[in-house]
Amino acid sequence: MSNSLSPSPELVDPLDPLIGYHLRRTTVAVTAALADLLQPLGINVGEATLLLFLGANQGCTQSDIGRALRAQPANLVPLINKLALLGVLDKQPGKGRAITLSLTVDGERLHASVSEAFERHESRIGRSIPAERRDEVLALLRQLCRDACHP
Amino acid sequence: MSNSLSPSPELVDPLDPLIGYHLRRTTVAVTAALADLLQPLGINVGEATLLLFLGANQGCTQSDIGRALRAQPANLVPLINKLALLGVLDKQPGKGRAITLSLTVDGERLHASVSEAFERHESRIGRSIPAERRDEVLALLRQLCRDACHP
DNA sequence: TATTGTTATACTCTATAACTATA
DNA sequence: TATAGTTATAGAGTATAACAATA
Repeated sequence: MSNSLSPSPELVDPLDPLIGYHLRRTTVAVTAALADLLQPLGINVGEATLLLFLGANQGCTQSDIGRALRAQPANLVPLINKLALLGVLDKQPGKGRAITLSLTVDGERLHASVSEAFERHESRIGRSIPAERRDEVLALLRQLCRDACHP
Repeated sequence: MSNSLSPSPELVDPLDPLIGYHLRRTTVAVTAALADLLQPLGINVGEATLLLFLGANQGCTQSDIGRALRAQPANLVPLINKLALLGVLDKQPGKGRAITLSLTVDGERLHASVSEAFERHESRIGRSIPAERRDEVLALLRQLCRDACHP
């Protein structure tokens, strides 16, 4: 098993055998690649994630999103405002203080482009993961996430 | 394959089948768990990572670290200053403008505690990953990271 | 001039506390 | 009073540009 340090052979990398370390490193690289794909669409990864969720859950509320995506409601505010400013998101009063969110026609269009970008991104990821391993990897990540949340 | 949404069954999560999404989510959870383990030691994940690397590469320079850990030299400055302020890191002039970094006696002590924390963390991760899959997962993450860097 | 290190800055993500509005 | 949403703020991670110091 080769160490991933290439340019300075005299250096040792004690982090290299650690799963947690490679999880962080890989996530940074993979997320940056997704950001590059989204850049022409004018939105970042967080906004795109929100848009995808919204497209599948028209009329949901901000707290629905917070629960599903495990995001702090406070952190969703700037994302929602950005999407509203772009004219892709529509707000309607719901019960109580709730506001229901849905996509405008422009929103549906952007949603389609974002979906396509995510699909391209996932298929690029798929090139590094044997197809028959994909579900196993997915299950493993979910398991790891659950366990890390309750240590 | 069950969706990881539990509380609101009427909601759909279109992100759930995506590897990239679970990579991000899991990394956040796993890194937060490591931060909790390090908190009693008074350092964060970045500082601890630097300390581990330093312990294995006494006398290396800041640019060595930047290359090995793929960190921007500018971002290492506050970490190095923090460790120097704690009295765990020693700076000596090197060739050119370079400064060689090494651990003090206190640094070696902290290094031992940090190593132990990382080991506990990795073994907790190991509980979610079958032992016979560990190397495969590691290889997969490295591959994914490499491919994401050159899309 | 090339390398190394530093400063300043900015953007993103995450988190918490404190506040407002509505049933 | 409980729920939903907002504001302000703080900290960590990442990135770039501009600058200083040294061989």
